[in-house]
Amino acid sequence: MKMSEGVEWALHTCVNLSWTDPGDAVPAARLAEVFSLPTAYLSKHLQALARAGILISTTGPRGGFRLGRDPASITLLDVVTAIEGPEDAFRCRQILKDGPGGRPDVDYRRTCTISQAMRKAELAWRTALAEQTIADVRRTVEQRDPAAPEATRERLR
Amino acid sequence: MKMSEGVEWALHTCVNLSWTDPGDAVPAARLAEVFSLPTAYLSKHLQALARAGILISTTGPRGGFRLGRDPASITLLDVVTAIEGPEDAFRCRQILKDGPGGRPDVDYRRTCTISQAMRKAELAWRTALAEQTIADVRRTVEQRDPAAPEATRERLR
DNA sequence: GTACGGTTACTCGGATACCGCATGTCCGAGTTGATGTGG
DNA sequence: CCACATCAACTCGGACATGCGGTATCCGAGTAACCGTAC
Repeated sequence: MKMSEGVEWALHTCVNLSWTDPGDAVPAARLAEVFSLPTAYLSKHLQALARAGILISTTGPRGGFRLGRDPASITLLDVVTAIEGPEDAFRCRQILKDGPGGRPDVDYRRTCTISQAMRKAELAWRTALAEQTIADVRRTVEQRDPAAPEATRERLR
Repeated sequence: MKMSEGVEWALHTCVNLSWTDPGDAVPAARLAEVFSLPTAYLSKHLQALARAGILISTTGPRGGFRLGRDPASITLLDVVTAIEGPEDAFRCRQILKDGPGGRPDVDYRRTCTISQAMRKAELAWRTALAEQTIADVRRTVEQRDPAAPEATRERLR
């Protein structure tokens, strides 16, 4: 079970974008340059964020990506879901259907005790992610390194 | 991000084994037969559980797998870790090292704010898994279907 | 000086290869139980 | 009847194929800014 590393890229990029002027967009190439990431591949993930409404994309000169809404309204869960998709990590294959006394008409994704237990854990994970926003992360980073905002702001100009 | 379906197989198999006599072992072929699973592949996962001490394997006639310890001492986290490995789903690649002001000697897996936020969420997930044991699952199943223990017990004889 | 049309350069977006890991399968090493024989 | 050596069948364990999703890349469609020209 491994999360796409695009999630890490997306989160860092969102924080970086939160430091720029909300008005103007930053091209994917510039955003990738900050961390020496492959431009095209980062672009792919940014497109996913745009589809989710987290970013807004603009084409043409002076185009690029900018935040789609206030950083305080963007949770880490939003970003993770945009990149990884909405499905749970644990996917009940309903093997009880092939077991003794298994009924074909029952949705074991709901009724299976093990499935419920796993979903309970994933819910805790999602809740913890939903409780943290891009604004929270940004605030923590600024407290630790007050120079960071202006530094990356300059880097993205 | 997708969890191996071996986890589902392993959990169901552990619950099934908790219903058999602690003394005698059940071959992988018999365990696979219950849910019509591919024997060899299930066997591979059971080996992982044995390496983790969750199961004990015995070769030769009358051999097979049996629980390595009391079901109340086997948490869902134990099983998941045995199958999926100990690594976190989110793996910090420390891209901050290549960013502005990145220091090669700093371990950003510890210090990076985003990495910490993600680990916080995974900790919530692991905690939720560790709070549930095979015995808990078994108890719930028995309450819903009192015939289940004897049925599978007969199936594994 | 201003408005407008054409051009140019720049950006995203989706279609296209590549690769590593999960999935799936197989045969050999080791062990236990059964069996047959001799005392 | 009992002890023991031999045999045979059964089981796990790791080594060997296969397929799919994440990784990485490229080129085309569309757009906005710029520039030159005409009024």
